[in-house]
Amino acid sequence: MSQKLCNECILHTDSEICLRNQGLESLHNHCSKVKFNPGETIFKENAINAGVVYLKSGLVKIHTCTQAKDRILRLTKAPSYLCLPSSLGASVNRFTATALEPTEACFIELSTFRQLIVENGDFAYQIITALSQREMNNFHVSLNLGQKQANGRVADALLYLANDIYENDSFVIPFSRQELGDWIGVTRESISRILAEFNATGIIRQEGREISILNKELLEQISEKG
DNA sequence: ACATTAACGGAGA
DNA sequence: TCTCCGTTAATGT
Repeated sequence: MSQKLCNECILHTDSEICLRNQGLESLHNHCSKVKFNPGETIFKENAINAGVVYLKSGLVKIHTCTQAKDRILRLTKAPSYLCLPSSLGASVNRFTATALEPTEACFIELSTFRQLIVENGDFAYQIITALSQREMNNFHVSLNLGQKQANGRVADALLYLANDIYENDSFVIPFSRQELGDWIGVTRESISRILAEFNATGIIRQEGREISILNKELLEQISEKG
């Protein structure tokens, strides 16, 4: 991996920042790229932090496996930093990250990342902006789970996958019904029932894990009304 | 309105 | 074979 590639992708940057990082040892000496297949764990909760992880490509779930029940907190799509609050805020991972699709991840030494933040205000600003957006997204998720009924949550999840993850109204759900339930707090039986209901009323077309949203307006209404 | 439980067939290891 | 997955139906809160 060349330094130019790192600067373009990890720093999201322009030549200005590159110039300011002349003093920094080339980034690729502090960075390694790893490929993961679906189902492979990128980092595990209760393990010592391996540093900061940047997602170059792919899709990952952040989840926690304590007390026998899996709980999915969020999906993270590349390009993005993977669960920074867990990496920066604690010496031990508080969550597990598992690839859902073929994924490339770059591991960056924490000291290197810290140096980039300290020396590049605009890079730091980008990070803060990204964290702020996630915070707002968390509010939405909280509202979704707190005051919506199951069909509203399922509708929300489908809209999220279509709008934010795949940017297409037809997509393949990247995990099982069980995991979908773990994500939005609904049992897998209810997921089955609700998807079958949506399918029967013509809101979606469902075939296994393949989903096509046919009536987006109605789906949005269901999501709003809960 | 949902969860829970049970039961079934199918897929995959 | 055993285990996970998706689905349906009956029953309980």
